[in-house]
Amino acid sequence: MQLYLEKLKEGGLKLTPRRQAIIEFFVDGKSHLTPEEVWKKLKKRFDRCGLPSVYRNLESLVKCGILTKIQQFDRKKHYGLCSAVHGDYHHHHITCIECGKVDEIKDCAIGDAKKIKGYKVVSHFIQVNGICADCSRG
Amino acid sequence: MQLYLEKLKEGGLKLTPRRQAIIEFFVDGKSHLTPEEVWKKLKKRFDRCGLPSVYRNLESLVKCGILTKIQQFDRKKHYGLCSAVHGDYHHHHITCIECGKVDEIKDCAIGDAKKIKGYKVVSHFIQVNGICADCSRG
DNA sequence: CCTCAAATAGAAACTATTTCTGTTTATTAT
DNA sequence: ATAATAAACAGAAATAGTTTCTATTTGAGG
Repeated sequence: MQLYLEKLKEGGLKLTPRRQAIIEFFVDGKSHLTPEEVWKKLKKRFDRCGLPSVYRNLESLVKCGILTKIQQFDRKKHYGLCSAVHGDYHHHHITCIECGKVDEIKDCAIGDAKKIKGYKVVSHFIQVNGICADCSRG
Repeated sequence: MQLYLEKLKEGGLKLTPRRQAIIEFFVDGKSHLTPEEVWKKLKKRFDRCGLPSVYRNLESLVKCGILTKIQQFDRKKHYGLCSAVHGDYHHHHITCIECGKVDEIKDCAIGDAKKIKGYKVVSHFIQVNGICADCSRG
């Protein structure tokens, strides 16, 4: 947790109670959350809190490297704790479709390929969906 | 073109003028399009045409294997002609961020991996964005 | 403690998508 | 050909997720 708060400061972001709470949700839950889910949790702790702040905060936390965006096939945004917070290495994510847990995948076929099929590769995105060991047992 | 019309029939879908037109847009343009872009093109040919039909048709065309969804990082849906229309083999897509052209990638690191990191792999998605040879030259 | 930029709430706007209802149209079987 | 019928359709309206705006509050540095 302390690590994340330092990351916040490094990114020039203030340490507000709401931001701390949001980070805690991700640290404790070890899962990915949508802005609305974050908002619901936040409302339990704070009498007054607005959804727009949640959106802004999630984006800020992505920018300073604490969270990562997870692309799903619905219209909602998804965010997860970036487990690569200790170093900025290349990785992707595997998400449990049952419980929402997010893990990282270090092996990447695209890696630092500069060219594929004549294309100059600019960016790439890999998302794996599965069922984690815990949920499989259940 | 004929190939696609057969695919439509195979999928149990009617051969309507609007569907033919939509397929043509993709075949001729060789690029990915959003529902709204398709709608704009459609309106030039048909006096009356509704956006909801466009959405429905694009989804139908995905289901019968003519189009494929392309995940971008905006809120819009993107569709592209599935170049694997001749066979239903496993592949992903590379998209030119300049002109929107879509090519397929046959090599896939995830492939038919059953397990990754203890997760039972259910599905995966790879999207590569780049600049194609034509656009690089320009 | 004072200042001030950053963060915030709440309302309202916006945008992409979906749902609904009644009408039209392409296919299939006569 | 033509009638029957299930699918496709238009257009209006609703919805959902996100963003913008404005005025107020708050945290961090002096």
